[in-house]
Amino acid sequence: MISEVRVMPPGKASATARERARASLTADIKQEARRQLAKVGADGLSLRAVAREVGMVSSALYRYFPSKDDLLTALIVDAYNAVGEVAEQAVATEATRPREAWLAICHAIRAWALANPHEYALIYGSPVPGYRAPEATIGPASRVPLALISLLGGVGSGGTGSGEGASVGAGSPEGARNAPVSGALEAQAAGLVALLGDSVPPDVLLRGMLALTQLFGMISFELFGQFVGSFEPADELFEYAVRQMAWLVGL
Amino acid sequence: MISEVRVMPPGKASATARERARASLTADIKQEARRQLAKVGADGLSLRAVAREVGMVSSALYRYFPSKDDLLTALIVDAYNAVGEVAEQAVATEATRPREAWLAICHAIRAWALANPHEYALIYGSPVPGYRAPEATIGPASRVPLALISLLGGVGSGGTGSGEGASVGAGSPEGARNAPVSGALEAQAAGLVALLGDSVPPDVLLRGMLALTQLFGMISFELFGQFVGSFEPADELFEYAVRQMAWLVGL
DNA sequence: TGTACATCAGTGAACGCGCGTTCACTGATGTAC
DNA sequence: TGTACATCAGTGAACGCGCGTTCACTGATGTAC
Repeated sequence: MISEVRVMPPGKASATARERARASLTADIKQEARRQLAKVGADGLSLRAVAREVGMVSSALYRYFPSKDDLLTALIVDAYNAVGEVAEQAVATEATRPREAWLAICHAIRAWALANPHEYALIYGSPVPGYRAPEATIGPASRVPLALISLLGGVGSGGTGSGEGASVGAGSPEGARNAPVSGALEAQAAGLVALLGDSVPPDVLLRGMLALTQLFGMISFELFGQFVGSFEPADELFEYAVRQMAWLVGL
Repeated sequence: MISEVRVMPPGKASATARERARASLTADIKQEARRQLAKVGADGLSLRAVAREVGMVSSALYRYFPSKDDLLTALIVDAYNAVGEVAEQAVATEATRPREAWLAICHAIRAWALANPHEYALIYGSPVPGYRAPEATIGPASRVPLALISLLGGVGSGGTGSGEGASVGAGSPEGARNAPVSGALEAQAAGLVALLGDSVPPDVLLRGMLALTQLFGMISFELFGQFVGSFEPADELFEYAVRQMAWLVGL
């Protein structure tokens, strides 16, 4: 049952038996909750059932999570961190080649989604009604977008496609392949760019958002059954989309 | 309370009072169910609460829908038909100008989604766990994709962008802006094209799918809260994306 | 046009169920001196 | 090293609740002759 070993906080000498037991039971509870998530979905999740499966009485769960919503929040944070880590690792393994990093990040995220469909649905599907995500989720939630943006640092402004078979270089400022950017959008993008430490130009950021929404649109369609009867399996379509996006984004 | 007047089937002389009452109550039930959907989401939907609100005893609902799943199915079918109709109308109003039709369809679908977020979530969000969509939904579900494909009829194969500021015409078969299409994908696409009566070339269909998933990816991100703190409001980003896609698709 | 019978809509009680959360409690683990 | 007290984990019973579905029933609407 025990699946996640507690890592000692570096400052402290050693954890008490109580602390170790608590950490491992907390992990057990979350793991069981994830298992149930996969069976009955986010709002079918039942504290009593989790407690039952974990081998304790339902009221005991309240020593670990003050309410059902808190357990849900923990699962959401974990899920964001899980995809986030997968994405960051994909970027790290191809640190010097942005185009390969982009392909890697896409496939890594898709693979994670296919392996953990209910966790994916939990964070990228319809929000659980009546549940409002607390602040604590926004950090973990931004790991994927940040990983993506990190690989756009070297992309030039104004043009598209330098990869595979591209015949026209980074181009004209009001380039043929760039949709017009309204003043308001420019301002939004500029504000975000400033927040990000000016690591990418605004128009690159915009195309990055396009790629991001395309990526998740594709994965959601596949996972949520919109391709049934058409592009199923979706592996090849995904590969195609990812490459098309790589080009659009300027990789 | 009564909101939907029964339309006579053209063949029959007249409906009995019973038939009229049944039709209008069925509509009332669905409407109330939709209202609840908006409040508590798809799986919080309760037959008893619907019955209560509609002014009947819970068991009476079973004269109209044999089970909760059947009511859900009816709502799903209605939702698909609602977006489908919106999409078809958008295309119809711009029948002769494919590019404008594309812009219209995108804005129409987004407007519908923003106006009916829970119905959108019902059909494009995470599937309701334990619920398996029956055959009856696939017809209505394909109205949007078909509407989209219908406006790609005039798009040439092989190239991109002829709209707004495009400087390079439909181009080279292994064109610069086309990601490679694998054999398997080509076959999938060709199969679908045949099903569709050869109204579009396979590569146009593929780029259409890209546009479709991009469109819904964008709307889902907006509706499901992924833009909180970045591109909110998302109107301008959406406009930008839609234009970028128009170009990519060759409009 | 009127009557006898069949169909259907809606009632109300009941079935068996699981849920989230609270509370007073016992017993084990940790801490201070 | 040993004892006294404080902290925490887990128990079990109870609270009040709403759910989907079935069933035998009454009364209204429709149909055939």
